[in-house]
Order: sequence, then structure tokens, then C-alpha cells
Amino acid sequence: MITNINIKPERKKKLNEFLSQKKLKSTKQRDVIFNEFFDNYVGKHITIEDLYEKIKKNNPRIGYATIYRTLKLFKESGIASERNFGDGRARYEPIRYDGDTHHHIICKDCSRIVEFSNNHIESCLKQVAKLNGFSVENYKIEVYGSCPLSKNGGNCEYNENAS
Amino acid sequence: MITNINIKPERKKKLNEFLSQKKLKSTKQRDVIFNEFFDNYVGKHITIEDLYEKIKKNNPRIGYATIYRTLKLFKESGIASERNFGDGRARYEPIRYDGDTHHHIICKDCSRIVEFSNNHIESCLKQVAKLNGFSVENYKIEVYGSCPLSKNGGNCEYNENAS
DNA sequence: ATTAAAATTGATTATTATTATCAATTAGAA
DNA sequence: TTCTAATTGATAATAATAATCAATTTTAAT
Repeated sequence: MITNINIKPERKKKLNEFLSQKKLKSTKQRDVIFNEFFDNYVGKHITIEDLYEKIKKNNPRIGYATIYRTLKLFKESGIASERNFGDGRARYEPIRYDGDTHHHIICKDCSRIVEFSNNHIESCLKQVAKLNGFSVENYKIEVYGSCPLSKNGGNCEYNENAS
Repeated sequence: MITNINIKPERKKKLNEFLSQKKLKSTKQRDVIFNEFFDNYVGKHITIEDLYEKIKKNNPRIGYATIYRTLKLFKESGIASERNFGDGRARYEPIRYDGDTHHHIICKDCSRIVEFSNNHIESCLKQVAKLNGFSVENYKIEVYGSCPLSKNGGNCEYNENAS
């Protein structure tokens, strides 16, 4: 299990470094989105639409396009990563620390997502790539299957972002 | 390397079984698309658009929508698989034999794709899933990096579907 | 604090991949 | 052959994301 204490200041620092390096600006909107994202979605996988709906409750003036642009900015700055689990909409998750490479097991019945890391598998993959002359930048491993609830015959309606 | 002798009849048989089981029909268009797909794109990863353009040369009456529908049919019948490498367009590849689970190393500079299989990695993944109570249906492993040509400083413009 | 330049926002439109619609055609069973 | 259901091709609809642009805001310089 990954400990999860006080990652916000470190991530905020990394974002600010990125902004100043690229001569971009801090704004109220970026702060609001940053806080919402890192307060409530660490370890989760949120879509642009869901994040927009959530933020709209307290900040109805923030536009849809700003959420898109800001999450893209977070991605470029290395504090968020984009995932595509095959339903046609991108999901974003906070990167908890630099070098956090973890992967996902996805229930195809209820979309429940479990995360895992495995150095052994990664070193195997690195070796396979090396044999083919490739240098590795990053991996994406997804395992699709049925989760425990699903197998119990329940209707296993699971929503990791439910409030 | 996977041998590649005469897979068409076996795949055609599987498609026909699917069609008759679902009470669907054989058509000229499906034959044309099947032949093009299995004659020229085994081991490759073709987009709908590229396949449409290729087929149009000899069969200008076949519509775009038919290519979409037919590749979806191939997928459902288990003779093609859909891949998404993150550029927003689905790619299709022929499934050479039942149970062909292989994975991809993708050059982020030139989009060159190398395939690999690895039973050891797969059994590790199955075990990880099992520890989390999941039963596994399928895996998707993608390794992104730089290919040998890319690292040589060349502009490595590679196109696996070039004629 | 003022100002000026550059970046950002929000609203909207555009783009792009994919899917749905539907009248006309075709395949396959009777 | 005939009938029914599936298929086709053309086109419109959908949906996620990106681009546009005038108005606003941030930041650095004064």
C-alpha cells in the first residue's frame, strides 16, 4: 500500500516549477482545480466531465474548457496522468510521487479499479524491450477481468468516485 | 517469431461459424474486406481509414460505414482485435490463432510497433489479479519507448503499412 | 500603484472518430 | 421464385476533445 501523507505541497511545488519554467501564470481557477483534484481524487480516476460537475457546485463560473486545459497542464507538468480504459473518455489521476508507475486491474462488469505495482514484471518488460533494441520510457499494463463482487453474482454496482 | 502459414482458411471457418450461429449473412463486401485484411495485414495494425482507402482502389463501391461494421463483426467473431495506442483512432489486427495473446512495444518517435509474447509475465499478472480476488479475462501490455532507428539519430520515419 | 504585454478564461464553434438512421438492395430459407 | 430479415451506402447524429477569440487577469517593469 502506498502511503499518502501530505503529498499536496510537493505536487504544488512541482506544478509551480513547471509554470515558472514555461512562463505560465498562476490563476484562481488553476488553484481551485488543483485543490479539488488533490483533495478528493488521489488514488482515483476521474473524467473531465465528472470533475467539471463536481467543481461546478462550489465554483459555477469555471468553464468546461478550463478543466480540459488545466488537466492537460497537470499532465504536462508531471503531476497527473491520463488513462484510457477503453470507454472512449480519458480519465485523470494524481501522480503521488515522481516515478510512481503503477498499473490497473479493471472489472469489466462494474468498472471497479484496483491498482498494483510490481518491479519484477517491470524489469521483465524492460528486458524484453532491450532485446528488441528499444529503450523504455513507460509501461501501461491493464488486466481486465471480474472482481470479487461481480463473481458473487451480485450486481456489483461500484463507483469509486461516489460521494 | 510466429509462423504464419495458411491461417486464412481457419479464420474464415471461425468467421462463418459465427455468422451462422448468429443468423447473419455472407456478403460480397465481407469477403472483400476479409481477404484484404488477412492477405495484407496479418501482424500489422491498420486503422479503419487506411483500410478503407486501400479497399477503395479495387472496390470503390464499398462504403466507409461498411468497413466499420465489418471490422466490428470480425472483432465479435474473434478473428480480429482492436487496439488503441493513444492517438485517438482504433487499429485492428488479425488474430492469427485462438488464444493469441501478444503485446506491443511502441516507438513514440516513429510509431514502429514490435510484438512480443511472454508467458512468465502473464502468469505473474494472473497471480497479482488472483491476490486481489479477480479472475482474469485478458491483458493489455504496452511498452512505450524509442526504437533502434530513433536512437541512431535518424529521422526514423517508419510505416508498417507502407506499400 | 500604474501600466503594458502576455497568458488565461469562458463561451462557443470546429474537428474528428465513431455510431445511428433509413430507404434500397441482397442473401438465404421455404 | 418468393418472402423475410439482414445488409449496404449515403448521410446525419453523437460525443469527446481541440481551436477560436474577445474580454479579463496575471505578472513584471516602471
